Amino acid sequence: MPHPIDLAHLASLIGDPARAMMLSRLMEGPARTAGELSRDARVSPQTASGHLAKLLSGGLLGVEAQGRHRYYRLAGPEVARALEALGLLVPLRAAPMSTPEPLRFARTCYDHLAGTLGVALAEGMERRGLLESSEEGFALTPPGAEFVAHWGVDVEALTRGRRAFAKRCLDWSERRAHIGGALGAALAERLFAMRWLARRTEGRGVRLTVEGRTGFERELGLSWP
Amino acid sequence: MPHPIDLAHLASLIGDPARAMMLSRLMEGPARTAGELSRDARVSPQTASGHLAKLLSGGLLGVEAQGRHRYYRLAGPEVARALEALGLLVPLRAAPMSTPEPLRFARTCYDHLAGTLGVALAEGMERRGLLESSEEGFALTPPGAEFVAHWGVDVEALTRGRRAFAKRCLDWSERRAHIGGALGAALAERLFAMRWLARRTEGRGVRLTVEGRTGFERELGLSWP
DNA sequence: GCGATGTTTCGGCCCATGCCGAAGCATCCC
DNA sequence: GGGATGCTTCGGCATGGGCCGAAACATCGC
Repeated sequence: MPHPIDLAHLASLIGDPARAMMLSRLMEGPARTAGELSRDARVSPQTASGHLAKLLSGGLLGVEAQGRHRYYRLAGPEVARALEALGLLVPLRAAPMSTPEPLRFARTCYDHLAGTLGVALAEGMERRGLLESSEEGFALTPPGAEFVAHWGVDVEALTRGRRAFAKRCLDWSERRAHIGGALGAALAERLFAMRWLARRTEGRGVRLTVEGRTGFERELGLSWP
Repeated sequence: MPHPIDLAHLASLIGDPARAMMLSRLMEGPARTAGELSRDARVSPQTASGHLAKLLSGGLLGVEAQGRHRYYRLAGPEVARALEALGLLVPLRAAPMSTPEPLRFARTCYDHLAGTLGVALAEGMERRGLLESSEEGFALTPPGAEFVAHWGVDVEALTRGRRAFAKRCLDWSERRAHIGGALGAALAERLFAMRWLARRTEGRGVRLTVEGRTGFERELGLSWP
């Protein structure tokens, strides 16, 4: 058994309203900047910075500097599991913290696609040699560029932009990467335009249309029950 | 997702050294009195009482009054799971909090037998009509008294003592009851004396000997892989 | 009944910690 | 370079909450 003082220290990190709020937001998946988290928790940036430093040194968060932003994320799946187990204890006046099923299948993550579907898209393209994965992110192969072009994505324009081309965005519910960055946003935009996907009336949920189902099956060999 | 304020409140209950210590002790399984927990946590009885009231109203503990003692226990398996998940996060300088496998099979609980083996003994005796279970505890049937006597237990002496005859002791790893109280202690004492069981070199672990294995099989029809 | 033991309630002290204003770096964009 | 933006560090304030002494209440054993 862990020494109880460590357990207490760990739990006390979670046991502050502002920090709990930050952790809850980070449970959603994508990393968030210090400023966003400060607004999430309704505290000043200084205060948030202090909280984040505590969570970081306590091993609950990881951080990555990107320009003048610092992106914080949960340190790992055990952290999410522990938070979830804890969440199950709170009186059931709200839905449990685990990812709700519809969101789990497909949802937007900022402006790109996440969930089972988002991961399947990335992995399907990789399997067909359309996409390559590296440390920094994804890259389109020449056939890949052609492929997305016929979906209506202007690849050349994306590379001109200032935004990262295609980040590997860790998918929380799937624990695998989906396509973020400029390419991810463009793909999502096209898939909505082609009516392969439709936004659910509220929230971040995304629905796969009949056209989408047959399209993914035909062009990438992807299918779902 | 639960409202983060609830998550924070819950975690802050665990996030105090004294309370974390109490919870850790209660993770071991048997309920403990307020006084024991106060000593466990190295705080005064008043302070402990305050902590226990908080844990109780937070739904982490349950309590049962028995004479002038109040026995506290974890409120349920979800609580144990959450604590365990949290325990997994603390740096691994100690063994994880989950019940280690050897302890899970057989261990002493104070002076009597717990774990899979302890529960199997209780249920095996019940199935054969040797033991009866009621609200207050277990009772031996006449054949049961005869049975334990031939193991060398002086039943009559046990009833003279002041100690409860045979408490139902909730087994944490099994979530079912094993035999505590005077009878539980006497049974364990005899089983060690008969060399059916042997103590592991350190800790509360108990090993089933070859004689024990054949003995339990022969006399109670109990067997394990 | 009476004393001993176990537990809780009350009251007050005091420290740990969350909070923000001000200031200091770092980075970006023009 | 200069200004704007994002983030952190520092310092001081205030309050929440843990702690214990004292005392009340309950139960046990005589």
